[in-house]
Amino acid sequence: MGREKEAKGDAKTKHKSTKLKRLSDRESAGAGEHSAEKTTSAEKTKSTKKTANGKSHKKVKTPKTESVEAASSASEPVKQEPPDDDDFTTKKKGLKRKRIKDEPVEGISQSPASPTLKKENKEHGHEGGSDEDAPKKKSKKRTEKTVKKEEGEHPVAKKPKRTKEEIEEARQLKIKKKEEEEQNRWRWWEEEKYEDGVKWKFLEHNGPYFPPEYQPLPDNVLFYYNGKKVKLSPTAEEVALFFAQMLDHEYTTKKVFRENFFKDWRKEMTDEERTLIRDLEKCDFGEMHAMHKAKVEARKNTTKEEKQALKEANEKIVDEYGYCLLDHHKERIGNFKIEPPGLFRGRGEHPKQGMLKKRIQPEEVIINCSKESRLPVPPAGHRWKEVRHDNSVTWLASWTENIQGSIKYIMLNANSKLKGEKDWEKYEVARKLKTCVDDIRNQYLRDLKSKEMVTRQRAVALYFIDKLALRAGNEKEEGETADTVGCCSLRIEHITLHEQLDGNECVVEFDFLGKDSIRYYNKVPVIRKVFKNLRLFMENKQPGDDLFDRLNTNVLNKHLSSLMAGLTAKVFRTYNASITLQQQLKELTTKSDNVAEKLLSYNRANRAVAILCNHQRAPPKTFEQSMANLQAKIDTRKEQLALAKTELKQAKKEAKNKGSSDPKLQTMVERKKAAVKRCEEQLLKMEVQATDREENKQIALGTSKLNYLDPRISVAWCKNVEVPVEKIYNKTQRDKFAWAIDMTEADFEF
DNA sequence: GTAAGGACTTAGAATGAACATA
DNA sequence: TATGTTCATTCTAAGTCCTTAC
Repeated sequence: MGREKEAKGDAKTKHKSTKLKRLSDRESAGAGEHSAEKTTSAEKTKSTKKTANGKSHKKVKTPKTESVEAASSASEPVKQEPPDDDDFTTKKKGLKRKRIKDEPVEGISQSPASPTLKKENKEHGHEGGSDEDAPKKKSKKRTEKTVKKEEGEHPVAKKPKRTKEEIEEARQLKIKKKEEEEQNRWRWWEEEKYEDGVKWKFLEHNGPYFPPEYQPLPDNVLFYYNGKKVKLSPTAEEVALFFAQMLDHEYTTKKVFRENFFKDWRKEMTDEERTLIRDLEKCDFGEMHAMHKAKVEARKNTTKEEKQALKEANEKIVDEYGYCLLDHHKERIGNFKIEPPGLFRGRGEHPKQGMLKKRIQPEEVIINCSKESRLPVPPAGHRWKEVRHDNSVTWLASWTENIQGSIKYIMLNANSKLKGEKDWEKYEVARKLKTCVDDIRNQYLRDLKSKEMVTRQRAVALYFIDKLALRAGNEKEEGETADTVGCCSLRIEHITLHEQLDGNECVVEFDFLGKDSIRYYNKVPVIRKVFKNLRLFMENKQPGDDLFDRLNTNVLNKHLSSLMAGLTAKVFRTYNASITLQQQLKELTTKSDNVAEKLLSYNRANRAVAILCNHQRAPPKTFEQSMANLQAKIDTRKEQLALAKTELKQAKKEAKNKGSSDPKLQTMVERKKAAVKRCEEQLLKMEVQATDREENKQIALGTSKLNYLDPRISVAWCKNVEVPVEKIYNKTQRDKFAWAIDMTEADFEF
């Protein structure tokens, strides 16, 4: 990235000790007059970044809303105000990356698993209900939809219409299935918790699923170097294919990606290949790319039978590897597949993008299960790296990946006990914060005047974390990952101070790349004490220097845990997200609204949180078109409504003229009234949908819904305003939040 | 006290399936 | 039936925070 090349210096050293020592001599001094100069320099650096870092062809995340801070009062620093959605949606533009499909999974080369797991599952009665596997779920879903269709909306052509009895029967079956599912669910939340540190007492599984071995290309698909045919060795060919498959993707145009790929590819070549292939520019992957595209196309055009066969093969894999037995309950595994080899796709300007992510062998995999369980069998001719029996952790298998050297885990699905319990605990900690948040806020406001620099920095950082829901911001190793920051790792170049801006005083302008290289841009009026402190922290520093040079997440979290057990920086995000949802729902919902309007309110409340947490998404590619289509439908419906109204008027007139005794005319009036009403309802529904979609254009609601919003708030809201919970949570979400759906009453308060 | 390692959560993109419309 | 659109699921990178080793 261009920015850090300019700004990088010793000042940007990441390690804590250095960071703390480095600026020890800067402690003194009040707000200096250099700050204006510094700001200018920071600004300059920033603008260089914007043009030079290549963001224009990446995930371009344009300015985020200013609504959150604009609405909040500088004198009430910690109050979360409702954001102005319209403001947000009109401000952002974005380009979505082109996507490319990965190599199709062909064939299954797995050792047959022992039947013990399945047998045990049956014995424990968990093969049905909530334990159905994904494909089964899908087929069930389709049945529901078909039933719905057949219940009278649009009969499918040529299909014989079912009788009322059959429809009723299907409905009963559906209800029965749902009840069964409910009965079979493991209600772990009603059981006693294990002692601290114990995650399970019995764990059995079949090990991870390995991706199929590489199948060499047919002889008619060739690679050319410098215009000449070259038959690559299988290993070199496999890596070349990874690149060829990505040719439509923007990644392959990036210098870093190309260089990393080429370097790693050459390592996989034979001596002879390495001598010959020296320049990526001279490589022609055209035929390999074409073959890949043809495969994708062919997959799209598979017949029903082929699709069915593929589905069944997949189901078999899920049945065998997708579940485990945890304390004798069948639980779904979240990611039971070993990650296949490929080229590393780091986000943002990742220095390691394009590197070869190697194929994982069983010899690299550690298995974790019960001593007394049936051990998973490694694929034929292989063995595990290690089998251990550690019930203080939740993972089933792990391996070390070669890009960052970090450990990857096979873990349970979000609907499992282990994940659910932790989730519940997380929200309980956030609720506990509610009871002491006022004291904590008062304390950090007092700390803004502390004599100690570290305390002041901590206070300002906390102010940001609390008010803006910033992430903690751990230190990162330079050159290992994309240059992104959070609160504690903010640098001078990331903020600009404005005495006056847009009619506000003491405005801080933030502009930095956060997690996943998503841009955070915000202009926030702050209280004067914070503003003055920031000016102090920025004195005599370069754009690449740390803003909080005395602070890191460790120091911050230690302080927080002394204020409340279990309190860390992250808890503020959960707390503020959940409390915002609760407040917004209260504010926005009217009991007399219809369901569509209530759902719009829910989505708006959800959106307020997503904006607060800066959860952005690239606008859907087809957004404009689909909005235009919806508008056209609205216009048509409006015309229909006008017509229906005229007809009603006419009918009323006729009924009046001929006297109200004519029952036929009265029926006609009633019918026309109903038609008008129906039209109006449909129109309203569409208009609500259009508003919702427009407001949602660039905001991802899913992340906050899944990770930050206490589900009990939503469930209680559903109960209070009589909205079926199915309207806000799909099947997967209902499974994940089963504990909350089951235990929450309408009077729940976060 | 600090760096490194480990375990876990959070995140958006990619992919696939279902559904709607022409 | 083909094609476009939406929604759900999968994938795995990138965070947080705690523990361990020195």
